[in-house]
Amino acid sequence: MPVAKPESCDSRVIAHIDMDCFYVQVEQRKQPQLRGLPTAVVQYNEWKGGALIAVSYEARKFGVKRSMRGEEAKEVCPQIHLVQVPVARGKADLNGYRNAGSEVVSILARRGRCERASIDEVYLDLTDAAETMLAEAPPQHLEAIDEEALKSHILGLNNEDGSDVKENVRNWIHRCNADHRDKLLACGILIVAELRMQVLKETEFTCSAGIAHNKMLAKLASGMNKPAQQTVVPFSSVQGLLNSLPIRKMKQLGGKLGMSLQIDMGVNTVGDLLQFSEEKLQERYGLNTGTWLWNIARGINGEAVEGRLLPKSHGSGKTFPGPRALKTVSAVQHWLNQLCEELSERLCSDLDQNKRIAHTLTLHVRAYKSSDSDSQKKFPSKSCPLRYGTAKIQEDAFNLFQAGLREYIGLYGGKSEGSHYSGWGITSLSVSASKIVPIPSGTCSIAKYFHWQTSSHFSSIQSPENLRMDATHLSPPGNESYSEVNLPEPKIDFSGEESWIEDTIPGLGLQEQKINVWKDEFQSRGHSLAELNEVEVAEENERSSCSYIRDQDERRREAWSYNIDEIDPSVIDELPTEIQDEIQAWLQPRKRPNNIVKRGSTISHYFSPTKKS
DNA sequence: ACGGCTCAGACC
DNA sequence: TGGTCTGAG
Repeated sequence: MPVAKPESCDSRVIAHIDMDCFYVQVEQRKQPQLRGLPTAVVQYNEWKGGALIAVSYEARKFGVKRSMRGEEAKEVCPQIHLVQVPVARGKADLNGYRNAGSEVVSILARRGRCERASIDEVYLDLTDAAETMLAEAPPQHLEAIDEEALKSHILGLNNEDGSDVKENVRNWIHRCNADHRDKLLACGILIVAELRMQVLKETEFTCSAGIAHNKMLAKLASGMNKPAQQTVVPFSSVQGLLNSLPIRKMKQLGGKLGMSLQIDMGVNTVGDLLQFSEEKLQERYGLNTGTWLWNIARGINGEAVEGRLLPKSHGSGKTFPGPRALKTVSAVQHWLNQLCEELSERLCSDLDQNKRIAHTLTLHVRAYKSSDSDSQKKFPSKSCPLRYGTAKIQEDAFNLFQAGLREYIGLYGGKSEGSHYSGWGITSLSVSASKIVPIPSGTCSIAKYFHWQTSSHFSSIQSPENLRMDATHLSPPGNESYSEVNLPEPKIDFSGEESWIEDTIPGLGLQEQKINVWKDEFQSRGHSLAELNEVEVAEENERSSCSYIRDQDERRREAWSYNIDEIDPSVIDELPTEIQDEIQAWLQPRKRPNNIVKRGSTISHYFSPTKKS
């Protein structure tokens, strides 16, 4: 739900930069022969030609649209070039696009506060740059205005018949009788034009931009003239723009809220909102949203541009629609392992490149239960402290899954069905890492950071009883050990930076106490805690997370050495052939299912929290 | 129960 | 808090 924020400054200059069909541009840079041709990026080519996720403007002229199938696109535009999104570990790999987005951000951040809004969009606060320009080199005194700036669209600037459009723009920029706010926007035009040219020069990507006094209007404007153009919203044209703007075009109003405004309140355009008092809107939609709506009807939007160049979370997910739904814990575990591998890799890059550490691991699952009435019951999301290292992330994610599954199955586990699967299917899995904080470089935030470390470094302890093929075998609620996933972590109270770490702390595991002793030792030798954290993380990282080759081997061994032995072969025979094949592949070169002998004693070794490597 | 895969933010 | 929901591209 949107929330109202007071306007911080009477007249800001905000730009919204939107890359044009970004994924297509990234692919065209890789394959320059595709430039200028109708092109689309598709994922999962095997079914009906895959789904389009980005479409070039040349292809759009033929009526090709996003969310079309590759085959449909070929029908309306036979000459279209379809490029597949890269696949890694059986899923779409968007890293190339993420990295390309970062290239752009690093250029755009040069002139002012920059907020990465998505993989291909950023907001810029150019107020300072514009004020500076106005003071030192105001546009009025510039005889030559850049050609790119002259191509800007200025909302509300009426082009009289026969008049030269560029000349009108030049005049608008040069106007010296304009009020301060428009003069600032004029500076914004020049700055953004320059930035866009810089992006093109350094990355070969084109983008479109909106320039206005707040984020909402800038965002609105950037989409009005694409591709490779920029649009300005002078203060005087705001109300005219909003009055006729369909309510759903407004950011945040494209969903249920916008629909409710339309259906319940008869609001069809943003201007229609003006007839309602702030109180009325608050009464219907709550204080925050009500005020927010009242403001946007008037073109007021105080949201600040956050100075943030990096994402706040990383996620890796995959859907398993319809018949492809996962029906065994083993299949789930296989895919969780893939997703966690990707996540771990990205966390590693983030650590290397940005010196940041994530502290929370979350698992999201979508599932259906065919059995009974509560089939629409949601599979609960679960989270736990994030431990670095691919194998650890995989282990923790799997534990989260089991905890969720037990809740999901609830009391209707259908115990009578024996080893048969009990009627659930997983249609979507995703793991994400959040609470990402920079490794402190100075001493100021050590205490806080250290608190994080101690509460996240060691977490769930698993027992072998949890690792079963079938959910019907899950132990009954109450005495199962994976509830420990959600147990509160022991925390150390730091009263300040000089806080001392005790040698022995009640409630801490042996391992944690050992570490704390080690930390003391380290500190007593004159090192700062910040240094220690870096060392610790670096070591952990080097050992298990970033050495992919060795790690992979190790992980396979680990992941499968405990529960293959527990698979009932009769269960495998009843699975869909696709999954059977998968399992057969995993089992090799281990035993064939027929030869499986019950033998579960090595499990505790693999899940011991003291396990190293 | 095909629109996949990500992200952010608000609410309680 | 953690978990759910909404909304965006």
